[in-house]
Amino acid sequence: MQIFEELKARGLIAQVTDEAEIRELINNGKATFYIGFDPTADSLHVGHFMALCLMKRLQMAGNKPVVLVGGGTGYIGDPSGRTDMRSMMTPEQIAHNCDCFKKQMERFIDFGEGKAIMVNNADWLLNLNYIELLRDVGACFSVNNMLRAECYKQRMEKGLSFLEFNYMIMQSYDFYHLYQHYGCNMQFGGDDQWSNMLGGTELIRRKLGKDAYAMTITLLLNSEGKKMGKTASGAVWLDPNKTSPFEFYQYWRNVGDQDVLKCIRMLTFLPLAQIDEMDKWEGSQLNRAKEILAYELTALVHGEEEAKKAETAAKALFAGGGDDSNMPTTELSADQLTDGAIGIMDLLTICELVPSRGEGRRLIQQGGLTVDDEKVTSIDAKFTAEQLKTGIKLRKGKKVYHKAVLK
RNA sequence: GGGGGAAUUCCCGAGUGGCCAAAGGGGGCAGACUGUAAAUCUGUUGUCAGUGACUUCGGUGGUUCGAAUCCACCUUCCCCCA
Repeated sequence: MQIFEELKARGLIAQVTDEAEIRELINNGKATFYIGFDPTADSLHVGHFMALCLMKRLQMAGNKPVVLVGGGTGYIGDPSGRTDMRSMMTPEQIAHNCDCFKKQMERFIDFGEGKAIMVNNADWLLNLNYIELLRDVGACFSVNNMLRAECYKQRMEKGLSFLEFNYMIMQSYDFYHLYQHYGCNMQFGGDDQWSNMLGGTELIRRKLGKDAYAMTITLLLNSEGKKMGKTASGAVWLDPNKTSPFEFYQYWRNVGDQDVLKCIRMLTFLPLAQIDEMDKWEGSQLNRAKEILAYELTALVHGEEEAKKAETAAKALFAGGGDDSNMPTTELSADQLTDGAIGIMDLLTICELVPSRGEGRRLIQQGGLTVDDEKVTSIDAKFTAEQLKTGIKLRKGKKVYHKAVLK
């Protein structure tokens, strides 16, 4: 099976400009394609991860990836699919985020000689001259068409600033620039980028009379139609300092039944034959599939070793094994104790298991906290240095485990 | 440029002088049930030294014994006319 067919079978392809042409290009390794990443945070998240995986698959098939970091477009902010304006980032933030992105990407993509390149659109966008640009590029865009674009729909209700309206033009210019300077003939991106990407192919056709192609990746939605990779407290990050490997593992371990196979298909590199086999699983058997999903993804993002640790930790906790050495842990120092002991409320706050003391109080009153498998019934419960030395196991609700130990 | 409206807690959205830490819904957290799933039901959901105190209704001032609510100015957004 060739790469295009595989992507299709995995459900990764959402929209294409010219299916036959794109199949021909990528199956024969003749594509130089780019994916843009806007530096909106200091770490990549799951959505970026999908794009990176796609990049890797295509790279393995002999195509050449161009990673574009949006150091320039970050100054504007993409309004696609958003109901409010992005807060403007300072140049320092943007530069910092770009650096963080680069470091993380190097783990996934081989930037070795001639294999892949990384560019930053700040290098050409920041020096553009307004009047020149208007005459050169602005003439190629129809405002009527732009306003019809799906990505602005929501914002037409709530207000769209001229700044953000120009995002599409900048992204189109990127494609135009890369086509000319790097021979980049294809662009990939999330499905929400479709109109921006079409802007690029259109611009290339108008300015150069050449064909360029665009393809979007299916957004990873759960069965309720919501974007995956988000938790109540924010995105699931790839940076281990922002989302620990254990939390990362747990996120995937807990996806809904209906979503497991889709995730495995779209996100992992397991052979399709094996996935088709798993597709027949039902009921509690799916729990096994979730373990596989969680393990595979954690291994891809954090490495085999971390994945094994997370798996062992999870098994120890939920299946009742003895090994809890990989549980998330907080080390206490002696000066956090008063009279050789610490109150449960202080402990909860220090371990960051609750955001406020009020919530901790409630948690205990509602019977949602156990320490070493024993339910905590009083908010005045105390733990001595003796107990803490060997480490105590806190369990909040059913799934949140944490160990506290005195240094 | 002219006219009209809006901003409330994590989100949506009620509240138009004291009964307001602020209805209702969503989301979150916890309990029951389960398979670390979904659905359902129950409790809870500003902060803290918790029968009390403190901070919050876009911002800054003002009126008042008392302001989310009234007044002035500012900021941002929406709609209509040009």
